[in-house]
Amino acid sequence: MVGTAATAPKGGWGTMSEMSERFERITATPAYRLFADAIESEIIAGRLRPGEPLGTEAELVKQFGVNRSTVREGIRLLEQGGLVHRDSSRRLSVALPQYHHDRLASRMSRALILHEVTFRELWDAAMALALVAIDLAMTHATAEAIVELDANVALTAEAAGDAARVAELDTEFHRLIGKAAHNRVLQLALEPSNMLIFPTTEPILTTIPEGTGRLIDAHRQIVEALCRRDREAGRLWVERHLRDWRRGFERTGHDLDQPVDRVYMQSVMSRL
Amino acid sequence: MVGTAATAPKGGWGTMSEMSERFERITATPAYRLFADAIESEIIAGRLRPGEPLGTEAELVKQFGVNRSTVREGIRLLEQGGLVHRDSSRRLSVALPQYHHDRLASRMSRALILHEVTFRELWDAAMALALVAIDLAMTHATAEAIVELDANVALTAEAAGDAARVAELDTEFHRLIGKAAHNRVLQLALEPSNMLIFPTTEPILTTIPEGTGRLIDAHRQIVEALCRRDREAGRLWVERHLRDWRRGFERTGHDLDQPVDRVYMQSVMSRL
DNA sequence: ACCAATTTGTCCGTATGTATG
DNA sequence: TCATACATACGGACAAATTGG
Repeated sequence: MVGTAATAPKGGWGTMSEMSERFERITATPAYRLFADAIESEIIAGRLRPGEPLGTEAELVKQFGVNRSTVREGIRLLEQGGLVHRDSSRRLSVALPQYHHDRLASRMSRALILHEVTFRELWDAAMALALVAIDLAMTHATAEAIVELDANVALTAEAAGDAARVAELDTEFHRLIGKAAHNRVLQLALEPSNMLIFPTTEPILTTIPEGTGRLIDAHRQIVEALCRRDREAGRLWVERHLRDWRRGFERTGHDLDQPVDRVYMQSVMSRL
Repeated sequence: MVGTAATAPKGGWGTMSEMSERFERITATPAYRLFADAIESEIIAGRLRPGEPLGTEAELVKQFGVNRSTVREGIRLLEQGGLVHRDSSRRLSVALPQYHHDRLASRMSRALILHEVTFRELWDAAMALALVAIDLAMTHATAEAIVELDANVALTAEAAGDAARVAELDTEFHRLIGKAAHNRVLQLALEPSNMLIFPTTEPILTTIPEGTGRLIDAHRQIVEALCRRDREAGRLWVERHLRDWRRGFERTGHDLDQPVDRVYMQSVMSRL
């Protein structure tokens, strides 16, 4: 049961409606939130496991003793939080929140955009984080991870004429470096800078097509360094690659100290 | 207007109910989501600015031509996303999502917990990120930032007997280092590792009280290094500090390769 | 500090399209 | 194919809390 909901009378029951019987502490938090919190606790505690069905709305209504609308509002919270997910048939099931490809990375990026972070901040962080990533990848990269990176480089070489596709593969490349580091905390930390920086590669490469060759070369060198476990070469090429991006960004008439553009990024993010 | 919602008939209107007049493309996305997306777009595009009131539910019902329940479900999405916020009087207003102190950091941490990241992953990432942070702080720290850090160290010294308080201040210390780096992308990246690692300081210090002195000393040395812009000393003491945590963690009988504990972390996170 | 109007939280009943068996 | 179950959406209602005179 959610709070004192089960004993509530027909019409709305609010903060002070329980005083008659005892000094039950006031509610203050709405029922839909109590409901969502209850489900969330079950999930985090592991009593509800990812993939398990959550039951129908009608069942939840009965179990928690609240109205359908209340349940639905609570479900929206869980849904947006990534803890609950509707499969093909719109049935509810417990999901484990994916930080990539999913909403979480978008939320982080959006927060940064709304806070008007500058490209300089973004670049500083991206550089530092990319160096951390390549460093960890040097010690933890598996053969499969390197194969994935290789495949990405090959695809990029094929798509050399298509700036949009190259930019997309570039973003993916840096995500794969994070994956190769086999550290999910770092992966999560990388997402926002990757999501915000590398999509700008498209307009840059459209203006400066020569850049594509340098990009592909840098990616190739990074993968080779990873293959040889050559720390120094890895760091060197990552630095060079990101400096290239910065030079391209400035050469296309942008200012590093301008905030990340809302409208452009909106289109990038909605593409997901 | 949300999609074709305004022209919808009384009862539910679904995928195929528009065929009579024209081949308007099917909706597929529910109205509450269309509504939320519409508001979200307005906010990201900057046409709705943080702090602005969003209007009452009744007004939104009229403007979008949907039912109040639909509006309320959409509001839950925006609310959980941190884009909309109810002030003291429960009125809706546009908010800018705070990545610290707010839900976003919790969401990230929760995702990591549910993915059962190990303390080793956490520690590897925390170490690398802390070194990045101290490095950026060396170049960007202002006098105010150092004052804040100093105050934190002083408070920690006062609270030396209280393990819980020290752990809390320790978490805050590392947050302040991120703040001193003046890079919000990095701050965001630091949040999950800070939120998950440093609360474990409490049980460690409870078991090994002698650790408190080393912790305070390390913090003090880090601040002094920052004051002198001594990069090497800064890195050295950050490394030492984190190695101390690790040693304490292992000495209290924990295994670095165990996943971050769900139940303990749940209590830590709900404390916010 | 009281009262009236507004607004939110919650509940009820119903209709419709769709997925499942 | 058809029947049933379920999610989506609608309308209307009332209690409690907040606001403004």
